[in-house]
Amino acid sequence: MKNLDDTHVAKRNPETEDIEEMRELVIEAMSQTMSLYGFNATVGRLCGILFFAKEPMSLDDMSQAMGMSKTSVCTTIKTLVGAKAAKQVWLRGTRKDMYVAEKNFFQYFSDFFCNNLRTEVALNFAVLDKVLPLYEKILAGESRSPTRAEAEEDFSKLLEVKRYYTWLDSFVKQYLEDLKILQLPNPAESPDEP
Amino acid sequence: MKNLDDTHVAKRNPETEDIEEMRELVIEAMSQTMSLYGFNATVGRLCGILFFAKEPMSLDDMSQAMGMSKTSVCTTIKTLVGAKAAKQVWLRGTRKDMYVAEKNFFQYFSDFFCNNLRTEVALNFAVLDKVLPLYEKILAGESRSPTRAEAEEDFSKLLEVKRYYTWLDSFVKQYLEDLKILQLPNPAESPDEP
DNA sequence: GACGGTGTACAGAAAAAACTGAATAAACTA
DNA sequence: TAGTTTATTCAGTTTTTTCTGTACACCGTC
Repeated sequence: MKNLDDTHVAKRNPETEDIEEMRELVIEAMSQTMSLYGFNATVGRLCGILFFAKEPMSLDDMSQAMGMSKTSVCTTIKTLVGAKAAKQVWLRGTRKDMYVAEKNFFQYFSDFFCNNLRTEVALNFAVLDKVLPLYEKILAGESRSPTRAEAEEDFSKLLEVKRYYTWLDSFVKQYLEDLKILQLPNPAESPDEP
Repeated sequence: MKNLDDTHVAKRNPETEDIEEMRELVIEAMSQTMSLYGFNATVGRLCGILFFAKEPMSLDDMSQAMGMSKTSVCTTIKTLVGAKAAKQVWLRGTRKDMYVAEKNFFQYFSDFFCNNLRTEVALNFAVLDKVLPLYEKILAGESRSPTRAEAEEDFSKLLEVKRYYTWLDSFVKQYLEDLKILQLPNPAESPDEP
């Protein structure tokens, strides 16, 4: 691909090439890592490029570095910002949106991890809170029917699920909030969708 | 869709319909949950269907319940087994492969979680172990050049990454192994690819 | 060995996702 | 207000993923 700051490097030498290659390897690993969490290769690659960038990058910078259209980079960077792996910074002297990688990997990890788990807990509690009372209502009704037997079995399974998510909820709150307090300079807000 | 065991239920009543709907809701939530971890909706739905199934299901059972071809169900169930969300069981009296959901959600979670993090740690350590010595070599060379400045900056960034993964490694080992010991009836083996 | 039942490989169809250029909107400048 | 610069929307294209039916391999039974 292209040297990230070839504007500053007049002549190339073997070591410069080496650095290119090594960065490429690291970026590839980051990309693979992020794909474990459901991000596509493009998102991972942009994350890696931002990681090595010495200055905040504009959409045009990233577009050039990625060899992709500005449109794509725009959506990709939004994904990264959404995942808190990158953030927008304001620079005086330019009207462009500038972005930098989230350098604090501890923060990145705990944010990403926490957010996903919180989403998961919320999602499942919501449906359990909706469904369990209805099962209880059925079970409070006529005492013997095939439907009742169905309901009984579902109900006990779902109680087990609830037990799990109760545990997971406290796991997230306890362990990972501890972690945050330990690592974070700034308190993070949770971005929720309505 | 279709009642999971309508072969046993002669007549339908409102409550049976309710149970259908509630199961659908729970299955949908499970599906969404799994999509947070990069699985597609089909995988999640099959997981939900297996969760509510009273008996182990064959490929044909699942194919019918999902309204999908046997071929698709075959690959989907392999995904679930790979993620340890389902497992194959042997039943005497049939030659079919039978599958059940992994009911122990604690185990499912810790397995999935651990495996992903372990993969991540291994992946990144591998590339760091390859790349950091090369950077050191460059830094040991001629004392002043633009390339050297590049290398210095990369190197310190990568040391930070290494610090992170060292921490993550011990996090996984300590906290999650504790968790496993706490929850698991049977010791799990890690499935590694060569 | 032939046969019936079962799981999976494979090639192509269908669906979804990623990507693009052109058009539009928004935000600033003069 | 008109003009610039930048980000985003949108419709269409390319690429990737998912799904299907057919074919085949495997394994027991007759």
